[in-house]
Amino acid sequence: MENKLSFYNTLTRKVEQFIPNEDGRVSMYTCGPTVYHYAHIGNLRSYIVEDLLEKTLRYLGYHVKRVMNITDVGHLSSDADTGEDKMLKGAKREHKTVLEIAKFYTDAFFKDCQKLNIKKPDVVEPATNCISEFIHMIEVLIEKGYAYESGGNIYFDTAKLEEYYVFSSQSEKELLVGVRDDVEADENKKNKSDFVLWFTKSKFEDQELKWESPWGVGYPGWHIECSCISMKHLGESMDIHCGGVDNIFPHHTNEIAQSEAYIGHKWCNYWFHVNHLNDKSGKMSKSNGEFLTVSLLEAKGYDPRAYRLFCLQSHYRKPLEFSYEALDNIAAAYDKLIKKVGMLKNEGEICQSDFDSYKAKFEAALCDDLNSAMAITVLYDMLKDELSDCTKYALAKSFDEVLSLDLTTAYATREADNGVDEEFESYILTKIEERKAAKKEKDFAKADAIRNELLEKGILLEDTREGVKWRKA
RNA sequence: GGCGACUUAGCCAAGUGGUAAGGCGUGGGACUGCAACUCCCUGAUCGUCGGUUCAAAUCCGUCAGUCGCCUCCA
Repeated sequence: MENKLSFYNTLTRKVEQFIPNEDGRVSMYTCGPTVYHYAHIGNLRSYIVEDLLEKTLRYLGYHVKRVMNITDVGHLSSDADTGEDKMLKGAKREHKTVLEIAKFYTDAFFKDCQKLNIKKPDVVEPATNCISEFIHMIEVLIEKGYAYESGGNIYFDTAKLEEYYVFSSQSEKELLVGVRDDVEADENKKNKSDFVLWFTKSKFEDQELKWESPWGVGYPGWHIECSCISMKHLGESMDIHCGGVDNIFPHHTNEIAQSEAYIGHKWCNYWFHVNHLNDKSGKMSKSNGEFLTVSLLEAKGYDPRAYRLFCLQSHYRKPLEFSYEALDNIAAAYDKLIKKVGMLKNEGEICQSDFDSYKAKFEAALCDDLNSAMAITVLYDMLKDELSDCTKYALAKSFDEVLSLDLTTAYATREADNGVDEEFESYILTKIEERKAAKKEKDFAKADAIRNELLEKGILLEDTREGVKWRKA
């Protein structure tokens, strides 16, 4: 098939035409969440954009197989032996077991994804499911001379590689690892850039999850899981590996090191990275500033899909700054947009040439390094154009396969779900009738009084062209 | 200290050599008993200073500001 899509490949530092290994088929891997806490909306920006990439590929006609891991073990807050395990930290915080924590936050993650219309990947695999695969890969790495034992742990020997810093233009001499003050050196490492494949000696003895291994009872390092899980489901070559920009180093760098050392050839051709969501003070994180979750946005009255639109109207490679002012902006835009689409009458015959022409424009925007902002402009242009309602409706529905904003259904769903009980609803309807009568009598004082009375009870009346409508204020 | 990114109207944001998309908001208008909704109209010469070019937001350099990475992070 025709390969029209181009996007930025971190490996070559260029926007490149995407050509999969196998014509028409795409294997795609996403670094999933570490399930020790709720995801914040910054984490979710990556998953929204990766969802956009996956859906764009499908829209263009590719068959996509997408795999995501769930990190439920081995993710330390530092790669040295001193860091605390994130999962354990979460378990202590909530007085639960690590497995309970993992299950709870995995479920929470996918609930958030669902609210943001992020499709669940075809394969979702927790790290703890694949311990035997990890052990096998480490054994092979030791056998091939890429890994060594030191101080009870197994390390990857980065000095054995011709090129380790594959994503960086800096020379290795320039890149002084560990220059940051808060990084503690691990004395067991031969080289500063070496990383742990398997822990048996840990400074925290109460690690809950441990497994037998040829090197003693212990647990895997963080990086090994993505290499193993991707190969388990996608084989020894894959097309696209995704993640947030912060994964470029060390996580993805280490994945490439161990994977290509293991298989002995090029592993993944395209590396797709999403930039961060920031707030005024910088990168959003769980420990810095307000902990913004999907549920928090909902509690404040925002539709999660408005946040999706917020992400889509910016470019994935640009930092995006979050503010409530910006979110208010986009929430208003989203409400107007779904109303506009929701009012279209889906009747009559679609004009195929109009349909094809706008669909081509929409695809062209996405194929140009996933320019979703431009794709949304195509949507607005299309809605403003002199097309038949049903053609517009069909186009909106088609675009929504990628945008996933529930364009054609959200308005009707909101109208139907007014969130009040039957008794209150019949009361409202009675009042509306009373007001209608008052208006007919030109008794506007009474009509306004009724409207105000309902407003005090949290109900807003509007005289639209389609008749009187009411909603929660 | 090293490396990198970004800087476009009140806000978000597209645009990668030919004289600034789109959205939200604002203001004005139509409609409406009023309000809301809806519709129409409405705004910037692109951080600074230089350079290249017939032509630059777009290329090069400079300065400034913001942010990121350099073994926790999506």
